[in-house]
Amino acid sequence: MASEPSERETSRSETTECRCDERRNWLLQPVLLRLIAEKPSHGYELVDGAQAYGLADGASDTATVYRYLRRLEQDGWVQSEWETGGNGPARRVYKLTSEGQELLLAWRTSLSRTREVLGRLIRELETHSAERR
Amino acid sequence: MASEPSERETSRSETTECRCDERRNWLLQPVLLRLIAEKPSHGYELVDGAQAYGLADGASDTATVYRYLRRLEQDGWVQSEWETGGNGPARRVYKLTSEGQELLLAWRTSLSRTREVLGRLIRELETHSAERR
DNA sequence: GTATCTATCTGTAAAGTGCATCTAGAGGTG
DNA sequence: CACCTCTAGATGCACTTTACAGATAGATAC
Repeated sequence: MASEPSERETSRSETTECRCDERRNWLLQPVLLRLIAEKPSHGYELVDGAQAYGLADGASDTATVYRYLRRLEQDGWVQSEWETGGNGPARRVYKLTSEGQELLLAWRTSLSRTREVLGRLIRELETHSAERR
Repeated sequence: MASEPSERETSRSETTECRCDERRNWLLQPVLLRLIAEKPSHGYELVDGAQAYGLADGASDTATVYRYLRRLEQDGWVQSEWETGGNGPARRVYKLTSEGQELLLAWRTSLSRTREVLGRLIRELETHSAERR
């Protein structure tokens, strides 16, 4: 259907926003793993930890964090235990498994590669706008 | 329902893979914008360009690139024209709009912030595994 | 004509995710 | 006790994103 150069209406949906800062969730998994690696923690605590990285932002979204944690456990990267002793309701405390340790190492490599690509892109954007000056 | 520490079966789904390298699509929008900013291009060409950044990887996925382009146009960041003259089938050539220029600037800022967070995380992962040694 | 390459697009099912909402224990206050 | 607030974890649902497969079609070579 690469034919008949038909003009579809370019229905410019008026006020389009940037959205550059959304979709940082790809960082959530390694961030959670690293936080748990540092110290076994429960979800509520990890939400705070993630927010320190600019993730799980705003008043929400705790839900995503909890879902990620369940998933991490399903996949065997972390393991949880109910901690009933403390004050407040029971909390599910997660700790890293040995597989999780390895995953974190893999993430380290992958994140480094991402950083390189990202660095390249940023450099190019900078030189580009410098040329325009 | 934070009660009754009930043990759900941790149905370890056997062979769980890393998946660290998936989900780099968040980079696709700025990469496409930057490629188009450098030189007005058509989709097929942009797939190659994106692959140079490790995106749109493998034999697939052209589909995602094309859909991103349609979306970019809908939102007014780029504009396309059919180029029928060349050899081969007609191609839709995209060029940046002035709004797109601005978006790219916003991306520059956002990506820098992302790089900082990423850098911090990587540093922490390195010192962490150094401690373990 | 038919095979191949270039180029764009669609259909679909699955996965991911934001938002609202629910359950529930513990502690404080009148 | 009744009531409120805080902590903690989870679900339901609508909506978006996305990978995979394949459809469409012009151009060119054999």
